[in-house]
Amino acid sequence: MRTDNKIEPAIRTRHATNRAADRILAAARDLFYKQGIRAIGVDEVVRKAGVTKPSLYRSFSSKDELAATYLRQYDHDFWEHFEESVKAFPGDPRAQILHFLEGVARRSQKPRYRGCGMTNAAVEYPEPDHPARRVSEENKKELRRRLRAMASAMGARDPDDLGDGLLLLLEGAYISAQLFGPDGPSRSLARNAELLIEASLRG
Amino acid sequence: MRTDNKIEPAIRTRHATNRAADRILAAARDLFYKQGIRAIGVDEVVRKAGVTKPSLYRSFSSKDELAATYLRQYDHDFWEHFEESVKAFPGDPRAQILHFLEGVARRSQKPRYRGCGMTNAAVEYPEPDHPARRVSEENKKELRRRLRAMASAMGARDPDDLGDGLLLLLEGAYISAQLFGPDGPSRSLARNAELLIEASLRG
DNA sequence: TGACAATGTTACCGATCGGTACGTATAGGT
DNA sequence: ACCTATACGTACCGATCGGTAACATTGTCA
Repeated sequence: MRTDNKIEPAIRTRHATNRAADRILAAARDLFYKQGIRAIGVDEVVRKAGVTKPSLYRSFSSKDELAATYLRQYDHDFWEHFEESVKAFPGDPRAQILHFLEGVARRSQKPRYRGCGMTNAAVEYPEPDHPARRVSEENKKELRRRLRAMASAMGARDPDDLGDGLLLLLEGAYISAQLFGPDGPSRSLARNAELLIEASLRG
Repeated sequence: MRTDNKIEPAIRTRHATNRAADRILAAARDLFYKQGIRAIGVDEVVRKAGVTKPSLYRSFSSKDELAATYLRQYDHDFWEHFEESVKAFPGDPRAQILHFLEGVARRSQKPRYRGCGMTNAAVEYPEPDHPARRVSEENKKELRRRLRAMASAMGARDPDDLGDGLLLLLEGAYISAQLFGPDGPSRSLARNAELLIEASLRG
């Protein structure tokens, strides 16, 4: 396997055995998300994956690249999830975003919830050129773009302000969930978003 | 800049006791805030402080305790700053919180801004019993209490929801500032808070 | 069966991690 | 001048960090 890693769901023509790389990525995903990237060493990743260190470095050029791959997968899953809410309410951006935020709020009630892996990674790696941070920043820029577009489609007086406001609430919910646990402010995410949307529409 | 004690025939009274500890704490404060606690080793702290490692461990029992002390100082400065906004508009909680949020938004425009040291530390240390996280959680709990109380004093329909909404916006601004830089969503923090407050008041 | 690629095994690297034993230098009080 | 207390520095600790070299083993397909 190459050291150039994309999110490539085992379409390997010959062998379907990406087993080692997949197990490593699955282990990294769990450990990195729950405990943080810096807190987890590569030894712990390979131990949990049931493989050895050379196997990791055959599939990933470095720990940083493994972290970036973990985030690329996170990005993929995030948008998949986001699109579900979009498709659930065609042509109704207000219902779309509210449905999505309700989902985040619901999930943030789970006891082991640790917020957004992207956001957390950006906090862990402030250096602008770190591969993990690059993925995270790209994801957030696209999210901002989408939210502003949805705010515009809702007919907001100032779409950029509303889109940014919704993003602030969302990011706040991600962080608050891991700070306060199940009974934190994230519970009222959708309610506050609804109020903010109402107050931002024309008329 | 070199602050060698040979060149400087300073008053090495027993105030020198605090000097090493103060220099260490000042160095730790700067490094921990800008680069993260896990990213900075104790060697780097003492090097920046111009002291040696044993000096650190004479004043702080461990790196974790140094981090907790850094956050306790952060907590003190935070509330000092918060109280300034409160005192600037006596009896007007709406103006108080808006003034505070405007200050956060203004500061978040500065290029090296890295959000809230408390929030960042909580992301870096998910373990509930870590000394740094304990300080952070306590600070956030008190902040939530204050915001809810202010929302109540404003006459909000549902004070807890509004207080939590303002907290979501604030935490979102902390995070967004370091994710997006000066032109990020944090710019619209006060505007969105104002809208949310308006929409949350009775009548 | 033979070729080949993926994976495992073992041992190792230099650097850095947080932390400390122990001797030295300097102060103030007498 | 001397004593004592204490701040400070030198040198070091074992553990762990991310990462690698060299070779053995396995499974799959031609």
